[in-house]
Order: sequence, then C-alpha cells, then structure tokens
Amino acid sequence: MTTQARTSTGTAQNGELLTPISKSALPDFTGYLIKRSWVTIQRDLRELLLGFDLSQRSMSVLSVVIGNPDINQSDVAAALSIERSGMVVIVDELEGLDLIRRERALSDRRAYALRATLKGHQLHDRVRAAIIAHEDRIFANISHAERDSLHAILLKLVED
Amino acid sequence: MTTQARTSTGTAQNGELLTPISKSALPDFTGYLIKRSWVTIQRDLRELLLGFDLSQRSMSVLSVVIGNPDINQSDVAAALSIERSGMVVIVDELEGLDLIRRERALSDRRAYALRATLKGHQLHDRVRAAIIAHEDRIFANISHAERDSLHAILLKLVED
DNA sequence: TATTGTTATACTCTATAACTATA
DNA sequence: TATAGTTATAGAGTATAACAATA
Repeated sequence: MTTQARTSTGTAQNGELLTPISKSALPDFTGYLIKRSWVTIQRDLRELLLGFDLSQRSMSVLSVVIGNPDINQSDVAAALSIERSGMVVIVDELEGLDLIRRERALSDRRAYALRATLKGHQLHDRVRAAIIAHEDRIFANISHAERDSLHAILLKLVED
Repeated sequence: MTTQARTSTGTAQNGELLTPISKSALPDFTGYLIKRSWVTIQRDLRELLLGFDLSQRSMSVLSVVIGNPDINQSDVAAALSIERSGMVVIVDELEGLDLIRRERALSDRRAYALRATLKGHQLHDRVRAAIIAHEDRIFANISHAERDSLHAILLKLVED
C-alpha cells in the first residue's frame, strides 16, 4: 500500500492557487455552483450591511415591510420562508433602531401592523443603492446579457 | 394614525398563496434570488443525502477526495472554502462509515493522505446519480438551454 | 518560524415546542 | 379550535484561538 504523497500546501510554488475542486464531481452540479455563489456574495454583503447596523435577515424584513405597509409578523415570516419565532428578535432589532414600528392592528388585537418609520425608509433607500453597487462589483466580469439572463432564470426558478 | 389592517393569514380566500415578497425590493437583487434558490435546493438535497447517511459537507469532502487521491485535510478544506478545524469531524464521520481512510503521508509525517475505499467509490457513484435526478426535478420547468446557460454563468462567477 | 491535525469555544442561524391572548 | 406573538431550547454550521508534532 504505497501511498504517494502530494505536493501539499494548497498554493503551488508559482503562487497560483491550486483548486482540486475542479477535479471533483461538484462543479458538474448546478446546485453546488449556486451554493458557492451564495457564499461568495454573502461574505461581501455581510460586511456591507454591518456598516448600516443591519443583518441580512433584518434588511429582508425591512424591505418586505416597506413594500407591504401594515403587514403583520406572520405574513412577513411566510413571505421570507422563515419561522414566526425568529421574527421577534428581528422586529425587536429593527424597532430598537427606530426603523420600523409595531402599530396595533385594528381588526385583530392579537396582531401587529408593521410600518417603517421615515428613518427606516431613508436607510432602506441608502442600503438599496449600496447593494446595487455591491452586485455591480460581484458581477463585474460577466456581461450584461448574461446577468439579465441569470436574473430571469433564477426568478423563474424561485417562483416555482 | 389610522392603521388600516390587512387581510392577514398568508393564504387568500381562494386558497392561493399571497407572497408579498414580490412587492418588495428583494427580487430585484440577483444575490437574493441566488440565496432563495439555494434554500429551495438545499431542502431537497438534505433529504436525499440523509438516505445515504451523508451531510452536504461530507458528500463534498468525499467527492474531492475521490477526485484527488492522497490529498490531505488542509487541501480539502482550501478547495471547499471551509475551515481546517471543521474537517476533523467530517473526516471522522466518513472514516466511521468506512467510505474513506486516513493513510499516513510518506513525505510529511504531520499530514494524512486521504483515500476513498471501494465502498466510498460505490456510494459516491450512487449518490451522484441521485443528485442528477434531484437536479432534473429542481430544474424541471426551465428549458435545457436556460439550464446550460445558468450553469455556464455560475461557473464563470465562482471561478472569479 | 511555519504548518498539519486537533480541541475547545463561541457565535449565528434555524427548527421545535409550549405558552398567552385573542379570534 | 385555531391563530398571532412570544419564550425557551436545542441543533446545525461556522469562525477563532491555541496546542503538540513535525517541517
């Protein structure tokens, strides 16, 4: 059982990264490419949102609340495919930052009617612009046609 | 401050799901569509791999080891963009299932030379076939041309 | 000094169950 | 009975730091 050793280290002598992943079956799977893309994007996005005191989830909630004034927490959770229980801390966070408010729903005294504050709207606009710039960076080396195509295909995929 | 209540419940009277996410800024971001796609794919993939006693990470490691015989743990970690420390439990798991073996590297007594067993190769082939079928299901309602296009664009994106 | 594998730790995210007040 | 919000909890997954053996 003579086990021949590899050149090790992960960086070849010329300084170029050797990525043995290309020699596996993984790049054949579109699902795996989607995962890797998301990891890359997420890393940059997290940094960006940190500058606004936002997490990815809280930005998503803020965006849905702005698009759907007086929506309640359960419906936001359903829209984002997250659990109702997880909404509490996110809404707490956003309320603490004075970005949204929990108004009392008139027709149902169990529920809140979520609404963004002026500050919430203003921050959302700024973050939106920052994310557009971030995506321009991420997709810098693929053409506009390819980018549009990517967007359209993913939209169809997500819509089921 | 008259807060008009919404129709609530998340499912309209006709039984159709109302997804207010389409009324937010989120679907404008390709990054968010990638995230949602990954969540959808991952849910199905997890179930699939569970039937083989594999996690997503352990399947990835098995695949890289098979594609790069006698690779060491650090290089696998680098290829998959995960931490070296996280490799330990994954390799333990794969070794416990008799899918890969930790051989001693000849040239470097600190490192292991990872190699898949016969059982590992056979399982990998079966899982690979199952994932291909899984992706056929996931991408059932988009054309082959679009699917090829999606794959090519994501490949370019991941490669940097 | 630097690197491999390892352990411990912590932090985030997610998933589940149970409770209260309303419906 | 069922639902909205809440709390507590446990499980993943991930990231960091430190250590022993070896380079």
